[in-house]
Amino acid sequence: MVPRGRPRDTQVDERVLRIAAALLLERGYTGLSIDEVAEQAGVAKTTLYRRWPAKDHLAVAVVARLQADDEITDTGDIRADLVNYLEKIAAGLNRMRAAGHREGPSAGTVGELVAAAARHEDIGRLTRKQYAERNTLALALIEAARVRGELRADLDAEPLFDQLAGALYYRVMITGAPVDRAYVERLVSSALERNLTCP
Amino acid sequence: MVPRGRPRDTQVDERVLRIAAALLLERGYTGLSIDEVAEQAGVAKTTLYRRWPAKDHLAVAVVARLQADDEITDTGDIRADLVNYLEKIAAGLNRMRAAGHREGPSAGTVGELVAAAARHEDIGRLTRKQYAERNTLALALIEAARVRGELRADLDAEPLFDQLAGALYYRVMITGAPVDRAYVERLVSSALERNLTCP
DNA sequence: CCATTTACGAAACTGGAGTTGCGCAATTCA
DNA sequence: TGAATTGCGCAACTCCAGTTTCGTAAATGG
Repeated sequence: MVPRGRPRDTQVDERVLRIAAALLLERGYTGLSIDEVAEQAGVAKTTLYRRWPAKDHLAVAVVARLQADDEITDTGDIRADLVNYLEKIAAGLNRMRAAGHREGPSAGTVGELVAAAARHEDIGRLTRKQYAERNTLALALIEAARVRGELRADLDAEPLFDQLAGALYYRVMITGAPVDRAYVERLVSSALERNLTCP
Repeated sequence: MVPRGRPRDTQVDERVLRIAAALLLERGYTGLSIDEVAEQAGVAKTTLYRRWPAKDHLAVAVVARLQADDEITDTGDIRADLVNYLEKIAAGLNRMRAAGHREGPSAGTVGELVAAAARHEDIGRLTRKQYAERNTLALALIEAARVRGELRADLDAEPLFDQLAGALYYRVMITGAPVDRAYVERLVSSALERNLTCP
């Protein structure tokens, strides 16, 4: 069925998301101003609010788009695959800067996004679903490694991935400690090497 | 040295913190309104702002007070000690409810607190210091267990505690999965039992 | 062509955090 | 006692995210 009234300007979505992403990454969550996005995109605020009912929705849409290319791959080497995937998550976390702290931690923006998901039930459902999918894929990766004998037969996969992903978020948001490649490898070693089957 | 002018009403701090804690736990971060706290405490807003320069500072002070009695103890049984301590952390995380979601996750408030710490450099310094202390104590606990032979000699303690604490925060904030006693025990088992020295 | 439907833009409005100015109260020091 | 200092309450103010209203534009269907 063909939609009735005046069609939406399809260029607006793309342009707004691009501008919003730039603002979010450069200046953090509070630096993402609806007025400024509207002005830079050359549209009225109402046009933005028709597409995203609140600033929170726009911000989440921006982040979802940035995360879209975080792929998980199974090469048969569980250690390398985990390091690779956790690196992508870490890179995503490190990309966001807090407003006025270009060198600083991305903690603020990540925290704001968590808060946004809690403020709006629809965002919460959406993001939880996305993270559930990610979780399912990661658990399948671990499970496959367990089945083919790379990991202990009685391994409990769920808390294992919670620990890996959680350690990254914990450092970024809570302790402010760096999350670089060296740490990711150390983390995977700590969590995994002693889970490997013994020769 | 004796302070000069009119002394502060010491009852105000106590009363405000109690009221603010009730509001924060019941209605979440956004439900914590400065105007409402001032009204319920029977003081003017300026009196609050003289003590806490922003709502963020007040909220952080409330949480710090709630966490003050999270003690870490070393009984010589590393597994029990970790379960015990992580239970306290989990209880603190579970106490906070998001505004309008009494049954819901505490994710929102925790996220707001993270964001608050990022917004103000002074809060960030303070909370990072507090978490660094907590981290030091936990690492000492693990280290002691390692030295006395409960844990593997070549254990890397830092990522281990990141994993344990991180898994709790990750579930509360990101996936929304429950964090109850059963999970904490499962988590410690997953992270620790295979770190124990072999007989 | 004309009624209907939906999109758009401009501007005014709302609500809450945070700020400021001012008069008064309480305390110290000379 | 009196000047200086600091706390308090009241009220008006700024600022900005978000909302609402209304007039206009672009499309469809009869």
